[in-house]
Amino acid sequence: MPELPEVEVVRRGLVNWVRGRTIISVDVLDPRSVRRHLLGPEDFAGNLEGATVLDVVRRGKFLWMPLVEAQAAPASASGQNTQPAVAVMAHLGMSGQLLVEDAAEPDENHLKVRLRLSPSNGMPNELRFVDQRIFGGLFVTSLVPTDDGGPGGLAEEPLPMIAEEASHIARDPLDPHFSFDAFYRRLHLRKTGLKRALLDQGLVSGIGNIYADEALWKARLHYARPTDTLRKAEALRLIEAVREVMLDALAAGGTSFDSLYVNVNGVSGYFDRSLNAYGREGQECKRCAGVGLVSLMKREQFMNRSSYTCPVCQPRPRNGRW
DNA sequence: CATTCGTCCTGATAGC
DNA sequence: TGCTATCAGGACGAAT
Repeated sequence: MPELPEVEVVRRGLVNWVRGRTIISVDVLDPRSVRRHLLGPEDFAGNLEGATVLDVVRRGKFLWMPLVEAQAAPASASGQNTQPAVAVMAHLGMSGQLLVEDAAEPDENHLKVRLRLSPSNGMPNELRFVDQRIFGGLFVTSLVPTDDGGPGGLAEEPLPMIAEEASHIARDPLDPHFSFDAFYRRLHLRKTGLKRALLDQGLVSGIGNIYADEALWKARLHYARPTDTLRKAEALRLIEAVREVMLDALAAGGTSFDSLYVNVNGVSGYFDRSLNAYGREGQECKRCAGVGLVSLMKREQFMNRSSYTCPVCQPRPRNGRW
């Protein structure tokens, strides 16, 4: 399940393989993977073919590659670099992968879209989008100016533009432009549960179900805690916990940047790590065990998904008692 | 306006 | 053995 660290690993890996390369041709093998491109698969392919990839940029879990048309590339006549107008957007959803591979490699079982790239120093010349469950997809989006410092998302050279389809996504807690004060102000105004807020990509981005549970556990907060009762120190503790969990995962997933396969399999990178909360139903809470208490992790349905908590160190809030 | 809910998908697994 | 039911969950648009 790709969350921010997994998507960032993909971005870092991908940029080395595709920056500066031209898309020669496009095969859409399953139109459902481009359903967010409303003008259809042919239009999608037409937008990409002949265009050159300038960069790989991320905002939250959205990843995009700004494109320049081949004709527009020699912009030296004006002495200015042509600003890219469009980008190809990728969202991995639940099971999406972006793989850089040689054309001789057999098609993956769930290969959905193939981009053939211009030859470059013997690098593999296909970028493939593989997606078993089709929650993810590719589509073309326009680029619009940002008000400040670019898209963020740890991009190495942020452009002062953001993909329109990602412009409603908030900055993530690792983004240098993330504002804790702005986050806390908005959080405090909400009338909802804490985990629901954490998963709202318009409030703070990059957090999915697994990291939400891990961060809440680390901060000793319950998922149903009303957001308008959260004190500033608690919110700060939570954001710090999110950062720590994400940085740990990033470090764990960042070992295969130079692999031929861009590692986008969040599961493989993640589940090797020791989880403190997610998936630990019935097992002892690692923190309580350390202080001599016995507390078994609990699994509950919340928002149609599983939430894992320790009943001792993450007590459920009592009505109106905050 | 903010918030919540239903929908999109497939494969692994449990239960009969 | 082979069938069906259940579960996993990110993001969007509809409903409240």
